[in-house]
Amino acid sequence: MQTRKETLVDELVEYMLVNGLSNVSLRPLAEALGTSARLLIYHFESKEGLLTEVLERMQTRLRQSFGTMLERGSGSSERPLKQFWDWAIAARNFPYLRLLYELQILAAQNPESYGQYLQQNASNWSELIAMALPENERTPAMVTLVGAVFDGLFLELMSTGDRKRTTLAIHHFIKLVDDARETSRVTHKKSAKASAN
Amino acid sequence: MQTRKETLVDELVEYMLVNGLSNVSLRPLAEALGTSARLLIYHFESKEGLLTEVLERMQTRLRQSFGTMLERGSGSSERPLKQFWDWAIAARNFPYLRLLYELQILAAQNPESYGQYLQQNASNWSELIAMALPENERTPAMVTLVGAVFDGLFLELMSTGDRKRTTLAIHHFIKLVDDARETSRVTHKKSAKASAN
DNA sequence: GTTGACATGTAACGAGTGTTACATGTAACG
DNA sequence: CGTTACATGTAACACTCGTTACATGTCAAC
Repeated sequence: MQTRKETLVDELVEYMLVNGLSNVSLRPLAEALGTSARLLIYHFESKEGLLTEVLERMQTRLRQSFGTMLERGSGSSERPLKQFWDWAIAARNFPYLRLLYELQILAAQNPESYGQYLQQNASNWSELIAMALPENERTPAMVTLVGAVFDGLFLELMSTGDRKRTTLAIHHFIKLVDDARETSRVTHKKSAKASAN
Repeated sequence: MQTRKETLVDELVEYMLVNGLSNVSLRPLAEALGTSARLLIYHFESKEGLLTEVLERMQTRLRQSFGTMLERGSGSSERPLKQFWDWAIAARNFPYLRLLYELQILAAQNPESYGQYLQQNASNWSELIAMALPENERTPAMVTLVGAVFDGLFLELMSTGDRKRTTLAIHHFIKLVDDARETSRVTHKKSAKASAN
């Protein structure tokens, strides 16, 4: 059976997925849950403790969702990056990722307030990206680039809401990588570069 | 001669480039300038008016700096994207761009507070990107992708401070586009795709 | 020398913040 | 029934916020 605190965490997650985390304060939070600020402090010791537990819960859920995607998609012919993108923009996952991006930006400008909530997520991501790339393309430059494409397109999606255009752009990137691979393959066999001029 | 208000704006710009804008409040701000909150309200009417003028000044300066880069670089053989990146990460310009990125993220999660300070910058950027691309590549997907690469790498630079790796990544992207262009050119003449398998 | 515009400081107001002191309810166990 | 642990509410404290009321300084113009 779920303890009182756990149901509280669940409700808090719901609230923060909608309202973001840069503006939360205890009284509005408590009112939205139909209770009092006193209760939140009672269960979480402090606002900081509350944020820590809520963000941990969020990341746990996100990891679960990510895991099931990997299971289902492991036999798929879909490109890993495309598969990752579709997962990220799914209605179920999007709000979680949006909030973690907000956290990352806040921490970048304001480490003393938000840095403590950042875990090793960024490094996790580059590991995931690295594993998804063929070995001969697993260079720091390529891993960084793929991560940046994903981050940049996701932030664009956050700002504009334009799912269609951002998805087109990631398809375009995948095609660019394929085409470049092709040129590089040919170039390795014989120097085809000269024929360009 | 500079009016008192103008020198105040200059000092405020300096302060905010260092401290970001999500946490500014009048009293610490005033203390840093050696004056009082009263004075700031007197000259700017309200905190909102102050932010508006400070951000306008920042964007004016950034546009000037961008203009001189275009003049100097117009005869250069450098790729436009590379040129743009070098400009963006230059010590002189980086703090300005960092602050505008912070603004954009804050506005995305909190439009009612920060949306008013956002001008038509995003659309300006995609126009700039579009002009820098050869006409036959000026598709929405490509423009969005290039913008996302730039945004993603800049944010990565903001978070990690790793100039070397992010610059390598943008070089890699430029090379990818070149190689893909090559394949696409060949493919247009005769269907070389089949030989891939 | 007085007037008047601009500039500036001190202190307060009302609202919102996280947190705490104190009281009270509920419900299981002896 | 009484005790005890958990849960919850009300009200306050000390603080910060943007803003304002009121007073004062500076300095040029008439």
